[in-house]
Amino acid sequence: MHKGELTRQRIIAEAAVLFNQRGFTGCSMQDVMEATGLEKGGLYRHFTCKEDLAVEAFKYSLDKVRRARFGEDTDISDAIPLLLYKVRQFVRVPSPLPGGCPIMNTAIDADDGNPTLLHLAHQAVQEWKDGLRAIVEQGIRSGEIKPDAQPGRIANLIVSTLEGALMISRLENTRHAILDAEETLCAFILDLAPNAERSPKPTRRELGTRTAQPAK
Amino acid sequence: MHKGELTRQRIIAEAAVLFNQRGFTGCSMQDVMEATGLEKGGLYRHFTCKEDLAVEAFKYSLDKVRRARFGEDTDISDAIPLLLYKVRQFVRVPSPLPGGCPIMNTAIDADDGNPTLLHLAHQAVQEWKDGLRAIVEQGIRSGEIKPDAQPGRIANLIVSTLEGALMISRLENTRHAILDAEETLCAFILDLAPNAERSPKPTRRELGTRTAQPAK
Amino acid sequence: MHKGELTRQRIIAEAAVLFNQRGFTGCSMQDVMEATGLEKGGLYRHFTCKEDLAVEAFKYSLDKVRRARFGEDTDISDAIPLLLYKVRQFVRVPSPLPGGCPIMNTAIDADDGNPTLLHLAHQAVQEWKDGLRAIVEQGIRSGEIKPDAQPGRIANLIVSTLEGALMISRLENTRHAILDAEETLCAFILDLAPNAERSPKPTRRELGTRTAQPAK
Amino acid sequence: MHKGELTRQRIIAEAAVLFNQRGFTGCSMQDVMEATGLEKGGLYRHFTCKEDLAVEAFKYSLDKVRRARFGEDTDISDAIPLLLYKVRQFVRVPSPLPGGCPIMNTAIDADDGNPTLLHLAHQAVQEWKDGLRAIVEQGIRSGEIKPDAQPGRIANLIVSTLEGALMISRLENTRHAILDAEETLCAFILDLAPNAERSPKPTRRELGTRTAQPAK
DNA sequence: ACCTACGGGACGTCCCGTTTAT
DNA sequence: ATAAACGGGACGTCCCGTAGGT
Repeated sequence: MHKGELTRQRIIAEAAVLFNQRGFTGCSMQDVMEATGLEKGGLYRHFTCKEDLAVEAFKYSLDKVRRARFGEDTDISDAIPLLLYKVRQFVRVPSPLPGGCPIMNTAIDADDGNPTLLHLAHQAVQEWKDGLRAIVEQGIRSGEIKPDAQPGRIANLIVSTLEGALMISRLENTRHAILDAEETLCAFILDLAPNAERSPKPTRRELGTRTAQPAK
Repeated sequence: MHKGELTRQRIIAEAAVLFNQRGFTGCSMQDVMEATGLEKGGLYRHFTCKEDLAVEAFKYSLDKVRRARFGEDTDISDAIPLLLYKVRQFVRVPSPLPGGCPIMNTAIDADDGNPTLLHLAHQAVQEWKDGLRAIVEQGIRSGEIKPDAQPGRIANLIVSTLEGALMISRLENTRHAILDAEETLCAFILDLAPNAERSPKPTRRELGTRTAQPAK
Repeated sequence: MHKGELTRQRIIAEAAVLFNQRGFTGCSMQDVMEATGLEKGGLYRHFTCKEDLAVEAFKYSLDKVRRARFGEDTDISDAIPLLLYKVRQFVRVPSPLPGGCPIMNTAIDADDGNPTLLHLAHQAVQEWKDGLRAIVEQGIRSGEIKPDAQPGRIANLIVSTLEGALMISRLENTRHAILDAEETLCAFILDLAPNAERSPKPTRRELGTRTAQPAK
Repeated sequence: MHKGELTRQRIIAEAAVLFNQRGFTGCSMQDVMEATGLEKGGLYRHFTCKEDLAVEAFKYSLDKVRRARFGEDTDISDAIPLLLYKVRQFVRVPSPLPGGCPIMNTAIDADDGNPTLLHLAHQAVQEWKDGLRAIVEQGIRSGEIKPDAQPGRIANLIVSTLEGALMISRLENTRHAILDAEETLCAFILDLAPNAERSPKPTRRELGTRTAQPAK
């Protein structure tokens, strides 16, 4: 890999953090210059404009988040354990880059005025949900999950709850909200089994997470 | 109320929309000028600086959202119906100001660099959650809700899920996510009753949503 | 005088030094920014472009040099004493701004590619010479100076010798050249009197300058 | 001389002109490229950096000027005729490279920020003056020049006056200043003879200038 | 010796938040 | 309340000196 490409990647990595923390308008090329130690000429050789850099940086962030939090590093194949794994992984692994979840940040930051970024965020959510939905569908087909479960709705719920809880957690600067979300989502997922009794009190062992953490 | 105060209120109302849509950095005083038809001098007569205006605008937005969506306009006193009412109200009533939920917007927009706004957003979430928790606690005391329910956790879940679903809904430009969240949350709330059977298949009528969508 | 004009003058004063030291191409707007403590916006509000600033700065420098070194602060009216005074004043007073004589600097710096500045330098030399020539002409009319003296040539000689000596002095970082020039020019001027004997050995008193300063 | 060395010399010769006309900062490697028809890589094969090229170019310019204008191509041995010859030669021969006297140009251009070039210019002036002083000293020893003449001062005067006049001449785009300087310097030199009468009215023939302008 | 890639950095435009004068 | 003035600073273009690869 030649020198220019290395520089380009370095810029993207630095910019990803800054854009994630400060948003597109809130982060200036000057900030990127300072973070990378490059001058203007050094940046604009690799990116045609600020938005171009922001797009690359967002893609990089997405990739990093996906790899770190989306639980794609498992060979679990049964639907319910896989769903549980995915939720727990998302909760357990902290954001791999400072500034919180780039999908949510970008969804809100770019909501007005940056269609390109907005579209990428949308796409990322879509793919995330598609993955979850596919698991549910496969679970239904294999009989692991009761047939009247609604895959799309389940995917929506998981993603919504996790993202919402993440936001609240960041705002409160505690992990309560995200852990509460985990617990509820896991119970919900266990309930998807056809023979599931009333959801009551799954043992800690079943959930496999955290010691008792009563809400504040 | 004298003329100056009226003008001030008008500025705040206009600014609230703009700041909610574009964020603090993304919205300029020039934008506010154009929206209000005032000149810059006219604005600075009423607000010492941009942040001052943003704070007032955010307070205004909060107030509006609270009144419209937080279901405070009811005399329901039983815990579970009240919780259901609050969730449904939040879902049913659209954001009273363009740009989505100002709490979430501000929480993310101000996350880096604007402590004052961030604190206000935090406070708003806190109060929202406090209200929900109080209802649960009262329900436990009155026996409506089973004694092992965790009020804080329930509040966290409701707020997280609603906000998260709102974000997804905005991003996708459909109401699916928010409606799915409603349905799940309502089922969850019904499950809080001490005698609740397994949450199974509540009829549409019971949940009173999606198909049945009674106006406010 | 309002604020903007004060700032403008401050910029000019700072820039005059920098341009005189480093030349037009050798001094960047960034340098001026640092010297003045202003940002780009602050500079370009007052000057349409770099050349505009350079022109104003040069005019300022000229004015300063003229006032300080051109001996215009005297009421001597007799031609020969006046010429002597002018030469001595130029030699005695150091450059009022760092970087040497702005006329010479600009004449050479702007020689290629900056006609505006070049023209100003030319003009300055012209006026300087005109002043000297007028004194000689008046001296001839009044009989102080012998009738066959050539005013234009005398002006040329004085200016050339002083500027050349200044350059040599700067280069050598001693005052020898400029003092030698003074001595010779003063002798030359005394020789202009109709009754002047052979120029030899004007007493120190006559010259009124420096103690013996043999060349290196 | 092999091909590479020829190219190197060609680059130096072209660069000498450009640097002399535009100064170090005012002349870019691109300019040199265009003048030589070489590409950048071709230049950097021969010179480690721009300054290196500028130094070589200046040395080349100096050499050329010395040979052309410093009157070293004579076997005159008597002091006064030799001095006269040197002055006249300097005046008569135009600058062998466009852009004026490289010594003066460099002295002023490099005055801030390029010590190497500045030192070379200084050295060149020193050698020039040393040569003149040696002639005067020899003249004193041989009795051609009156014993109280000050060799250093005379050298200073000649160099200063010639360089200053050259600058004025360039600025005015006429030869007046330099011819006036010649005339005065020649008179001054004739006056150095022990038996010199008052310098009066040397005939044109004696000075051999302006009207009579023999080609080189 | 060519040519392209690389990073530095100057220039100037534009718009922003704020102040001042009216 | 208007309107102009003020200074800050982001953005992007262009070109420069230099380094490598061919």
